[in-house]
Amino acid sequence: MSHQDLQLLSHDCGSCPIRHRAVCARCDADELQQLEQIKYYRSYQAGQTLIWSGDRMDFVASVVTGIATLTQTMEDGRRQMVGLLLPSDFVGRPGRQSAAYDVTAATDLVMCCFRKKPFEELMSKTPHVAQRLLEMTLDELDAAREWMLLLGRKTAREKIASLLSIIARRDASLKLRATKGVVTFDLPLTREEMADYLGLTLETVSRQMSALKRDGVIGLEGKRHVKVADFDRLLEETGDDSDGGFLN
Amino acid sequence: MSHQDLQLLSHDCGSCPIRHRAVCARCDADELQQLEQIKYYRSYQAGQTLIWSGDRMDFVASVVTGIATLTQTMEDGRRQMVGLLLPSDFVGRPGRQSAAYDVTAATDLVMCCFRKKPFEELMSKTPHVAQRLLEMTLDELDAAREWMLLLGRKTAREKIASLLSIIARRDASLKLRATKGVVTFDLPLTREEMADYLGLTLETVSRQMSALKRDGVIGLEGKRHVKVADFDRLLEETGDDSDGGFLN
DNA sequence: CGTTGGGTTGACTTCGCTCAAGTCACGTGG
DNA sequence: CCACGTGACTTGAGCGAAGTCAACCCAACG
Repeated sequence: MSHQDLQLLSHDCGSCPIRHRAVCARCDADELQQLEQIKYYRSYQAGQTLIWSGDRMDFVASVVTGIATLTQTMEDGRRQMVGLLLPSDFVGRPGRQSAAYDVTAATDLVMCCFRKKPFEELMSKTPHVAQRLLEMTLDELDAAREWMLLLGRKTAREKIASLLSIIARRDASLKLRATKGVVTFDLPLTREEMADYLGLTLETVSRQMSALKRDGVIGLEGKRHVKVADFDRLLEETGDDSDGGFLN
Repeated sequence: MSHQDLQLLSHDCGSCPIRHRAVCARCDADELQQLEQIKYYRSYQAGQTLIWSGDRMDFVASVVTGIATLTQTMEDGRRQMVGLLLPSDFVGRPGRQSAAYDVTAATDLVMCCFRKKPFEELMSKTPHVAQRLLEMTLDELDAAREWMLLLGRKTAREKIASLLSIIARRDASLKLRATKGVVTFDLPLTREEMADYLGLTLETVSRQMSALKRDGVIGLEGKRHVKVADFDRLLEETGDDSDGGFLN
């Protein structure tokens, strides 16, 4: 890890863009101050692998800006993405000393890191961090289960449509735009990363992207910029229940 | 829900078989007593669906004995299992009012249920339940990610071998037998349930079971009883890293 | 202006799915 | 006891969706 990667200037938590969504969301002023003590920022460039599976981990972290991926690799090289981390998502597991997955920057990335030991102590002493982490972990588990349905039972076309709608939705939620009318967004993933997400080959991803374009479901400007004229049409292609039953 | 299904006699938590592994594992005497106040047992027969996705849920619960499954179903009937719940596993999500998945008894089943409202209050007032639930949820998330690798990248044969080794391992951990020498166990799932777990059809499951038998990896007595002479051989067939790197 | 990395497309193969028939163990009623 | 139905499972034949291998495009970059 070179020194250029370290940004030692910590921003004030009060002005943090993920303040209200990250592990620290429920913290009071006092807890926040304790977190300030043990936090530091780190930046990575797109493509960089921050953590290798099996590495000793002496910190946990939140994604501040950018996108990271969690992947598992088999000996023969087959790869499966098992997590897509967006701003406010949490990396690392309190109480575990080595990483279980590779963590890679899909885009340029800024992380807010906490030294693990003091973070664990803080967690055991004050309830708000642990409470929030539980919520976030339960959300991730739900997302993982949706993902399992996708991997186990959806066709290639449905997989692509699902991924596009997931990215569109999250993109909208970051930018607070409604998903009505024409939706446009940039793919933060290469075709190969999309394939690793979906349990496909990159050729199949490419073919199905072309097919969705040919059928007028999506428009493509360049390889990465996607235009969705009729979002409901895209949703139909996902195979999911049309009345996207959002529970709580 | 008929009256025969209710077993109103609560056992003492002290003699509970899952006392040291369930959400209540970290509880002190006082917390345990509070839990006793709000708990009740319920039994179900194999095949019964306890909860339908979308149902209002006024309780959360632990599996005491038996096995339950979580499944998702698409409109056209495609099904994917997304959770396999063993004794001590937790069902339901505090803070959510409706179920996200179908929950079905794979075998006869006894659940220790807690009324949701008081359980949530207990969670917010005392730390030990929430702490334990966080641990358990993180474990489930790890399991879900293994499962995603299986669904996305493994061959049918590897999927079957993986499932068999998972069941063998868990069976051993319940019975405290070492996984050395000849391992034998009963499949708690039908071929169709195995298929729903693995993202396959039941025909493919059946064919691959026959193939593993033909190749001497497993022995079958009847349809459900499995005999594994060489467990390492089975592990090779899973496609996983041979040095089953168990982290913590 | 050649190289490189990401992406597309085509030809062919193959693994797992579909559809269909058949086996086996078990229970039930005549 | 036997005939019958039933449900879980097995096996075969044929097919098709996605994988493999290979050629090619194109934009960026040194």
